[in-house]
Amino acid sequence: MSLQYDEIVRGGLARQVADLIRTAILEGRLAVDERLPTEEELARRFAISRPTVREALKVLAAQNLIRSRRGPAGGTFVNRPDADGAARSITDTATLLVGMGRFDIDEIVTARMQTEALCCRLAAQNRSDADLAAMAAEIALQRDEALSDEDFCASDVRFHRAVVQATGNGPLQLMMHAMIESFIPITNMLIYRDHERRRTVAAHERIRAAIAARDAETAAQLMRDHVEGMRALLDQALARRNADKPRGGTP
Amino acid sequence: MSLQYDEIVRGGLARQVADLIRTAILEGRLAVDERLPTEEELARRFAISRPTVREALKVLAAQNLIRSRRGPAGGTFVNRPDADGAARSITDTATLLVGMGRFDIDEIVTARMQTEALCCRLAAQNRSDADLAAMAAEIALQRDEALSDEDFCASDVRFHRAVVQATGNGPLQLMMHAMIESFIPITNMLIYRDHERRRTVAAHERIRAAIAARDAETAAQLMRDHVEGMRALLDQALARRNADKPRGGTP
DNA sequence: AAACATAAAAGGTCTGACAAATACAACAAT
DNA sequence: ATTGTTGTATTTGTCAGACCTTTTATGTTT
Repeated sequence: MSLQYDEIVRGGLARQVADLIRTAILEGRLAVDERLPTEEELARRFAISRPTVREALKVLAAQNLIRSRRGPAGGTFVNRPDADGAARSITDTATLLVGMGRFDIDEIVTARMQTEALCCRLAAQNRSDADLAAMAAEIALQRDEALSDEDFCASDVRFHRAVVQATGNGPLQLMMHAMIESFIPITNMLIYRDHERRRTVAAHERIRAAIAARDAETAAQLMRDHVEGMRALLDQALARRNADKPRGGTP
Repeated sequence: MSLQYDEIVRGGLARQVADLIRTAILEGRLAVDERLPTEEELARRFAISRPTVREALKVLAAQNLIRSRRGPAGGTFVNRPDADGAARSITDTATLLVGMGRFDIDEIVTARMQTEALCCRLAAQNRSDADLAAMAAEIALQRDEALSDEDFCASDVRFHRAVVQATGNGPLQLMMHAMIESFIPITNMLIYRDHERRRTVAAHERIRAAIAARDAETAAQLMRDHVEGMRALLDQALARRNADKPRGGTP
């Protein structure tokens, strides 16, 4: 006859309260930028202590759902979910997985090759002049032979992001930025020699030209070839690394 | 002359400590499943109070970096980053953005259409017999006319997930699961009538057959058509909804 | 050997207080 | 009259110490 009122609550008080508030936010019962009651008031309403309220709020703050400020006009406010913050959060998660070696290099390269080719197709359809200019700017930068390896890699990332940006598709940008950024720690293992730099820049320029000409299939094929070339470089780099440290995992 | 020693530390003590521990985990200085000192011990080492330590740990727990257990053999442990947890985290973030109406329905449909077509191609190349069986199982379920709308939608999601699964590509699965799941609240607005259900199931079956036959291009084209059909249904549903509530946003 | 009771360890919570930041009002000086 | 200063109230941030709850190890009893 017991309706199992126990065991339907999972976790401690802090977690329960955090879940309650999170649900309220997600269901729109708490509007964006709305101010929550003070911590003391929350403690009284939930009949728990203030430290427990604070633990709950810290959890929500860690998930970018709320923010807190001190002072008379301070308090706790509901955050507006913004694409940038979400992208950062997703990128962090993906970077962690990649960094811990939960994915094969090979499948990452495949995923990037295919998805970026797709972005090329959409970019060829939807690119604006500003998008083309952004790509051209990075290409110009990459032609500077005095550029450090770090800066070259950074510019490479920005070029690929510019291609994604040119698709004009928000959800796609969200996912692709995470995919590209999470790959950085791995591409940073590469050392681009002059020869490879020239090849890379030439590939970028061909891709930009195809996108400018709205030639979707050529752009996609060029991107596939470009990333496939990176796979070869990565294999060499990994081979060198394994030669140095024969039994090295991915520490 | 002041070297600006202030203002280089952002946030309170709890945040600083959380950042320290997070960095230690991400850099591998704390191994997976390693046990951290007790909260009391941490408080002593950082020269802060236990409540503050707990706030820091709550933040890390919210990010799935650590877990805590009570008891003599309990304590705080470093979590192994798993794909499932990451997928859930990414899905939550994406769902929030979609739910708050930060994306157009149209661009979401486009993104899904293109990326799922891509998955179809890869699935046709890499699918195992188990993958095909999973798709067939959902199709069989969807043929049951007694299925509730809820269950039909759930099975629809599982079918699309099965296609993604068949690509065998981890990073792609991670991104696509988020894309598919975040779309659920929107597809749930649809009410499938018998006619539309039969069309949907027929499309699923054609896609499965093409993947089984390893016919990548046909499978991709079928998926594009299938999702494009959903766009039409969604437009109708949105039109109906706007007719009911002429000035309704996306609450 | 198995079942049960006991104690210790660790996270979870509570209470009450003080510290620090900040908006706003009142006031003083130019 | 405008500007700078000071005070004050409010709210989050931190602290200290205590007690509660859960979990496990240990030892006792049958």
